[in-house]
Amino acid sequence: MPPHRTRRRIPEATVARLPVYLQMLVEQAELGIDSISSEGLAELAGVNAAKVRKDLSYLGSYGTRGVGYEVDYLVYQIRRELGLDHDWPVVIVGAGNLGQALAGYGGFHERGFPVAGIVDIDPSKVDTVVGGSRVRSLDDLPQIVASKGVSIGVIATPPPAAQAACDRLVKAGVTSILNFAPTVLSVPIGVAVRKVDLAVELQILSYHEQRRVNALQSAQLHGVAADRGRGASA
Amino acid sequence: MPPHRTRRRIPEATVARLPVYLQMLVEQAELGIDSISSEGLAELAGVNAAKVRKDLSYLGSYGTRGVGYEVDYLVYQIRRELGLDHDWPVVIVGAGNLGQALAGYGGFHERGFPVAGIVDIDPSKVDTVVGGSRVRSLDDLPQIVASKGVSIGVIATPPPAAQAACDRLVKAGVTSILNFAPTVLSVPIGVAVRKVDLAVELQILSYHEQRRVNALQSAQLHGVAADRGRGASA
DNA sequence: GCAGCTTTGTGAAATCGTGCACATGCGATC
DNA sequence: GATCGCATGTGCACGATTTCACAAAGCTGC
Repeated sequence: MPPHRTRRRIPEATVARLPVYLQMLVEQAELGIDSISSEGLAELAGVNAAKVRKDLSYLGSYGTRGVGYEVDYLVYQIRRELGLDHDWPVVIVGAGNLGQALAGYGGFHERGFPVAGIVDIDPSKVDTVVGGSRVRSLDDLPQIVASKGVSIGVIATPPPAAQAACDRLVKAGVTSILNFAPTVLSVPIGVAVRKVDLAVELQILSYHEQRRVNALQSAQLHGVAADRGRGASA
Repeated sequence: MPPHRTRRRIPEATVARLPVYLQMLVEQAELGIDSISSEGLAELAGVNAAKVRKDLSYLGSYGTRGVGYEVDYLVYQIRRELGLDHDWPVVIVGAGNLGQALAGYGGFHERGFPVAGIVDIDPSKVDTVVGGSRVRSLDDLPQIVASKGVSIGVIATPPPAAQAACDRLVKAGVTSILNFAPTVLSVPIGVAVRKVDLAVELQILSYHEQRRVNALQSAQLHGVAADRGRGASA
């Protein structure tokens, strides 16, 4: 019997932090640091040391008591757990402003997510070149997905086209979707969706700004000298 | 005594959902719908009806039992609570790939976050025009912030420059920051930070893909016919 | 090999978020 | 103006996540 590859189920909150730890660890490795404590990593990642330890404990016991964690080994383990020991080609749907920027953003390829293709429904955009990729027709989606083994799709279309783009991605065989359109997508169960909505982020910040303004006014009304705002973080 | 503007403190999780409700409500209003039930809104927003009701109850009792919520009034109340009853000009730091796309993204202005300016440290980028704004020098930041009343800054620089950009934004008087660089920023308390990291989002999807692969292999090994993946959503 | 120091890994407690279930209140109907 | 039906608002239980606190374990120096 092979050692079970899938350990305990890792909490979603932990999964969301692992990439941040990974980033910090890679940076440390580049600086020549080869060992780090949970406290050191916590400081870098902007979280609590106990949280770092609990998070890492889901991967297994990869630390050394009294010493800390070996940076390289931890990088290897987190990469493996996140499935980053190989590339995941992505296909981008929508070659507008955002799609072009994403295609041209070197960070994708660099972090193991090469752009396998970018497609658009607009014939006037097809065959133009953005970020080193030639834009192809939306109809080529199944062929791109199949030939390049794509399992992750990125939706960068205008909102009204997002659900259709999603449906075509799913039909083509994509099982994970990163959605930049401010739309709630409906997908079959088994398909993972994550949404990045710039307007939502700004509106959340707006809420905090508004609270700040209200607090200030309130303080002035009641003759209080100063207020302590709360720092919020992602 | 004026009616207290700041009601109970709204949980962060709720604040993050209010913009989504708002989006859906505005769409309904445009369709001429003037009343909606918690269940209807829940369906549109992709969440549970009880959650909608609890979320909205933090704003006050704005529904009518036996009927539902008046769309226009709810839009007004959510806008007010989020501080969206007026514009919040933003300044973008970094006129690279992403910064240009953001400046050109009409959605910002449309949703109440006009781009008050875009700055870059690179003299060769200064005075070029992107998305209708002329790129200005990083040194002009304080002047832009002060003259336009900017309180929200967007960081779209390469990672090594992000902390410096952040420091300059804070010094210029910005109190909320949206960070696109894969970096943990340190800010004085009272400054709100939100991070959008494309690589992190992809890595989270990668984790789910990896699990899917593992589950499949495991199922084959054990002679199981099929597996039911779990749909994940943002 | 033992003592002391340091840091991990983890039960247990506290906190936060979610979802159920139902009393409450409102509008409609007769 | 009394009754009925329906959807809100909320108390409560449950589950997830965070944090604390400490026992277990390794390294160093003697």
